[in-house]
Amino acid sequence: MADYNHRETEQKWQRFWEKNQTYRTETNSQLPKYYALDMFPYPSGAGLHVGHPLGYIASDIVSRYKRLKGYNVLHPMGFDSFGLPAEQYAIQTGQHPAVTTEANLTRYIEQLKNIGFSYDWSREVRTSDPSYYKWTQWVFMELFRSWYNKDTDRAEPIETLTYKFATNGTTDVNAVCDEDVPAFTAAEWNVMSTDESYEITLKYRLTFLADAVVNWCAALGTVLANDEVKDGVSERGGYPVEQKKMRQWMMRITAYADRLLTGLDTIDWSESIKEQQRNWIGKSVGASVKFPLATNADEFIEVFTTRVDTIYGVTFMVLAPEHELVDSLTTPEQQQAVADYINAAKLRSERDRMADVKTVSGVFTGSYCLNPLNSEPVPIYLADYVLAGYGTGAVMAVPSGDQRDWNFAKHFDLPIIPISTGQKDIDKQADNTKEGQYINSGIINGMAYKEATQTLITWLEEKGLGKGKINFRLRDAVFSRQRYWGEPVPVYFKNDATGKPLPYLIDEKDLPLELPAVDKYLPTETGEPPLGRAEGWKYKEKYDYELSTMPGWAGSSWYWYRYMDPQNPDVFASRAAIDYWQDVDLYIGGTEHATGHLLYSRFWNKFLYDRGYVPQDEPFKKLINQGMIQGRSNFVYRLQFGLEVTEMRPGEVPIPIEAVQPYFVSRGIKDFYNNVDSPERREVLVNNPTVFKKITDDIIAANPGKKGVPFISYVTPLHVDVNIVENDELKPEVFRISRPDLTENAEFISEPDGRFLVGAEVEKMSKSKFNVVNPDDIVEKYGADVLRLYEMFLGPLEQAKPWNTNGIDGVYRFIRKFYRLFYKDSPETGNELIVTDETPTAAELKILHKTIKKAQDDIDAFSFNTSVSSFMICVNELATLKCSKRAILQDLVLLLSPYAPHITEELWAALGNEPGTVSKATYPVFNAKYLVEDAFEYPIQINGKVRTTISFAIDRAASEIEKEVLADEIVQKWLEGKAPKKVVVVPKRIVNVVI
RNA sequence: GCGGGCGUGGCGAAAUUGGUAGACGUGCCAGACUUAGGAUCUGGUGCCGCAAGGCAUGGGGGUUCGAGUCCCUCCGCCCGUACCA
Repeated sequence: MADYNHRETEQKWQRFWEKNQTYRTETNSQLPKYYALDMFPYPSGAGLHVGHPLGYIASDIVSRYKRLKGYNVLHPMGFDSFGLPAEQYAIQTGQHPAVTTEANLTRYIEQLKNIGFSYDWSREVRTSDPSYYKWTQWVFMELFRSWYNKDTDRAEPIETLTYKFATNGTTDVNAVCDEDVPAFTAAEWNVMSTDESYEITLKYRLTFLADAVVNWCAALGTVLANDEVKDGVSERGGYPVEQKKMRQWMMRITAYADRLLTGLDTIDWSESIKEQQRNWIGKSVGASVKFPLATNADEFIEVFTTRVDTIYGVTFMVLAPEHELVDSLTTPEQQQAVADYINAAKLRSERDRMADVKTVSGVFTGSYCLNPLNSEPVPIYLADYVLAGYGTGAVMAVPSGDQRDWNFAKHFDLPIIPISTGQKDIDKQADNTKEGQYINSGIINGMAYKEATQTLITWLEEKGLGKGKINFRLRDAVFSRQRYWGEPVPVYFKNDATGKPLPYLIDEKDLPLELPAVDKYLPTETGEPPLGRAEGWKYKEKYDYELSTMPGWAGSSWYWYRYMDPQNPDVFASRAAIDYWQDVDLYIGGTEHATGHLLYSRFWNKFLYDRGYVPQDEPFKKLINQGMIQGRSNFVYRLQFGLEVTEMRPGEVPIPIEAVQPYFVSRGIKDFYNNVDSPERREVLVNNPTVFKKITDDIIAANPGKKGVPFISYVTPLHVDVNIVENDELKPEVFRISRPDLTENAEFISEPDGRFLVGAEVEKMSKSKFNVVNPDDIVEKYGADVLRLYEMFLGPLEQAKPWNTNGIDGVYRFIRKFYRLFYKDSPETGNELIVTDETPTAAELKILHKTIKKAQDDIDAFSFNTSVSSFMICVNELATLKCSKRAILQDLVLLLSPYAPHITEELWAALGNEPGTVSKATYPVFNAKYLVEDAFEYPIQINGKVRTTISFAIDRAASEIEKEVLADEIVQKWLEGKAPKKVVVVPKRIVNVVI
């Protein structure tokens, strides 16, 4: 029979959509807007695998659904096309990254188009396109031209700052700025030279140059942001990363720390991502306290603590080895010990340090400071458990209240002072309780936690020895990368009167500052970034250009606005477009961007909002994280051989030997071979003439001069390409063709039934594991509609799940079954349309409306897997009723069209609608009357008390009296535990039951 | 350690507010048709039992007429994060 031909149909409609620009979206529309966005991909050389489209399919279904529901939907796609891999490839091959990227892009687009997404491709953006990164550079400039006013709690143009300086000096400036800003009067400001005043503003701007301790990755030749470093090595490539002080462009994301935190409460994101961002921002409320030095009470060590209430329990002080006071605090006697410790700490890599958190290490400096509360001397130690980068790099140690301090105190035999009646067993471990009253605690003795904390902070503030303080873990973002393939930073340097170079923005008319050609993609001989090789930049003859480029996250931190107005040459997006599209209603992407892209995007968005460029404070209203689709790797088991010496002593190891040819063994029997100690196995191996005689003979022949009994010592699993395995069965002939290197002369030992089985394991999908499944192959074999339905059917969208094709035939069958509701095979004409114009029965309408309800509810709840199930049920039931009525099928086509756009477009046209318009139709309206004719809810009283209600439906045909009787029967059955399940309800009367 | 999530048949998984647990799909068993196929269709399929019936949502306890769902507790798995003072 002539089945549905997915290849022909899908290609036909994809061409149609492209030619007719079916999914082109207009901005000037009276319809309500809906913006469904996918995290745009980096076009890697490997192409898409079946995991990538998962989220894209979900957002495409929502987009198509919303269109049918009457929304004007913006559903674009683009590419984050700057990035390290293309540059690494350029270094190796000399090929320009733009060329590599272009080739990858072509393949990505082709693969995406194969799946039938309803993207408006005319809105495609690429971050590496000069017409795009012109605006990335512009945002950088705007940040440079802004400062953060803490009083108004927003970013403002730098002119409002200089106005304040000119009128009142620094007195009423409350800004997020560098630590070392000088105080001055308006009069002083007004007589400063241009250079002098400009230099002061540099300390306030939201992008600024700073000597920062950065993550320097020598192998990549660049610095990395905190979120690009994982476990002490670079996220890309896994190269070692060291801490190094360098002059870098930075962004004051810390100015937004609080708003980034509170904004999380206003958006519909998964709790886990929000929590990750909260931890990353790491707000802690506490106090900073100054401990005067014992030798010089005018100098202090400042600490940050969240538990100022424990201050009377301080018995020592710990500084980070990098702390600036270390040299001056170290006494001559301790000089050597301290130097040794610092050296040892430097040698320990970040990794080692994290690996052994248990070991206590530290060294005494020989100096003391004084507890500001009771003037007790406090010995000062160094230890690398204190981090230079957090707080002040110094902690007040309270061994009775903090486990690390406790461990340290035990190790160095320091006193442990109990400070609260709430503390238990502090000779065994620290107790950080906030319960109880304070003891041994001077001015707070007898108080409880809250009062004590307040009392202490007030006291410290009065004495100028401390204050309440909020500390964040979030650091300012390093914005320079010493790489080629990124946006050039639009800055040049000009010396001031003293010969000091000051950064200036290039003229905005010169944007985009295009990436210049270079002869090599490596640093210059003098160690400058690759851009140092460029010739002929406009300002270059007079001044120095900034040679670093922007980090990968720059281009992706505002891209959703460019889709709104992608070709605009004058602004990043027109006011009209932004006012219409506002923000992203649905954003779908992976969790890996939790503390990178998703945080930086919120930061830039808030900045653009402050400066009045965008109307919403948060860019992504709802975020869904699709789960990763893992690969399911297959393994063949190769026998490994040993030679057991004839008289082997206990404990002696068999000598490994090579067989003349590889032997592969099927999964079901591999354990038999793998069990080295099994005497039966050895028996078989040595004596079984049919299979193993040949092996042993071969081995003996291949190992002349070695005496002993050859045996199979174990089996080694080897990855085998999943694409040549079907249902865990491997055809040896196919394997031979695919991997001649492994299988030359190989023997295969199959199951007793003759099949050769392979093992399987779930792993991340990757080329090296031979478990990559290309969506193109699935599309070719089953069709894009089946791929889309199947990926949705696989399980809940947000859950990680392995790819397996076990169920794909079921979906394939469903598509054909659906098709057969419309067509029957006719020997003369091929397929003959069998749709009739008969009036549907109540039963048929019930099936349809049940499905409409379910499909709507499921899309609204993003549970696409169950809605696919409901389509299957619907088609099965209609097939059983042999229902091919237009009134039913037309609506079913619409319900299915978001999921399976190709076949539904085909059938939509076959039903006599204008070809290519299924996406412009109106979604069927659900009507509950077809589901339940009459519904009742009966509150039940048991022993006189209302316990619950029972709900059920009764056929409309029943009379009022019949309903009463039926209700009684149902209640009776319910009491017997046999009540029918179901449904909906209106309170009507109370049934009294006495038990 | 801390934070987030999860635990249901051979497998992927369903189960609105607590209301016949296992929908749907796979797999397996039986049958029909057959141009013999990995097509199509029908029936069966949580476990024990011939059956009646009993037992079942990681283990234990609780609330309730009723618990996969709510509460307590223990066990296990996944993800994120980590000396953050």
